[in-house]
Amino acid sequence: MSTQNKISVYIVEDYLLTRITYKKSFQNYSDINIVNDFESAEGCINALEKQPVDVILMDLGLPYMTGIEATKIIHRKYPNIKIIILTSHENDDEVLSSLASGANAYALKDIDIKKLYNLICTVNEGSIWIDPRITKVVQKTFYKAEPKEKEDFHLTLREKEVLDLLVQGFSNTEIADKLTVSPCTAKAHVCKILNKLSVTDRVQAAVKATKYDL
Amino acid sequence: MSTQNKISVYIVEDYLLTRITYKKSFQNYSDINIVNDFESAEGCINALEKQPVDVILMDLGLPYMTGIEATKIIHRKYPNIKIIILTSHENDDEVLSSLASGANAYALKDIDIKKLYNLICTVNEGSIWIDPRITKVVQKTFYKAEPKEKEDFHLTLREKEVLDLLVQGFSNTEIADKLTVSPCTAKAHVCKILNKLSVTDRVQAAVKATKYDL
DNA sequence: AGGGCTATTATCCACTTGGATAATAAATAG
DNA sequence: CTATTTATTATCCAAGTGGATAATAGCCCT
Repeated sequence: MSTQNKISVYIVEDYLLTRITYKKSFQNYSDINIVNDFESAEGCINALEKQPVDVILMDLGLPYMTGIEATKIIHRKYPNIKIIILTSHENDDEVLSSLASGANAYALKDIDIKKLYNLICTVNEGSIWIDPRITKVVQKTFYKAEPKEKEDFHLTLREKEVLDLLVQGFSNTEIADKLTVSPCTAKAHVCKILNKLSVTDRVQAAVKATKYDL
Repeated sequence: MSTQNKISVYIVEDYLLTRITYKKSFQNYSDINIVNDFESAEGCINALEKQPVDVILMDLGLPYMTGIEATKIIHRKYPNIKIIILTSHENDDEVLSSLASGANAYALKDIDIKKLYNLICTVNEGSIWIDPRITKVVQKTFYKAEPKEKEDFHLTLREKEVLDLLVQGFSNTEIADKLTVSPCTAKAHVCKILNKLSVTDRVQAAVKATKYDL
């Protein structure tokens, strides 16, 4: 990412004092170069056009555009720029939205400077890092998103086709039309599907198919 | 976690040479104490009963019990033990399963010792860390898991109740029974739900409800 | 060649469904 | 106090649904 030795950094933070504090703190770290700091996301996004950086420290609660929206935009336009969310917000939704927007790290503001320095180095290499205090939400997300052990209901290819149409809300007749078979055939397929999925009606079949991603 | 100064570590890795290499490498790091190493997950799990550690380096491809299963078991039994998956596997499902199992980090084996040392310190504090080469999968997961902007279909409380039963596959009559109202009432609710969700039948309503988590 | 699975088609029947339409009472909001 | 919304009930009707049961043809494997 960085062609020089120094890691170039922008700070986006609406509170002046905080910006100054960070800037001063990093004067002791020779390989961190705080190129500029902004009180709004818009300012930062404009500046990136002329001078991209390696890493951005991004607050969440900003005037006008939020840190999450900004992260989304910057990540889309400059996929190589690493964004560290640096905030006091511990709201679960904000954590997840931030990471979904492409941030590489989520840190709470009381992080000490040495750790923040290490964090900047870490994300500059492309890693993802999550503050100890918010790992639970993140792990819960991983748990929910875990590739399910794809329960196998032994549906045939044809049945999967039918189930797919069923889930889209088509009636047996419509399914038959789409597959150019007789309505009786479609109906027979549906009946077999209901049996195989151990449900008694197509609504439950559709829900089960959606849940298990069949 | 660690009451002493040193971070205590177990290594689980079926290849003897690799274990030896790691052990030797960490002799230079005074605050890392490789307490023991195991060629199988079972050995590690047994040892934990007598002597827990702060951090475990866990391979994935192990004989008998896989690293993922072991991680799941250890994380459940000792939530404070931090597990670093250290493997050559770059398979997306294994990455996600590992993190879902409670691992705090996923690193690829060619990581250099200094970084691995930093990583051990980082996860010992409770952070989550993801290797740069597998961030894409993880970010994609965050993106998919992002709290959807909860499209609002202006369903009334009663309608949500009805929709809930509908999704479970109950017929209008059954819904009416459950809510102790007349079948006509249940039917009227369903009709209104279909209109509000802009769908023409209950299957689509159920699917939409499931997708949008109504 | 024969056994098992799949896809296809079919019929009967009681029950369910969705659309259209509307009336009433209760609660809520302005 | 009045307008709006919600919950309740109802009816008609054409269409769709699910269960049970079964026959036929094609395919793959042994």
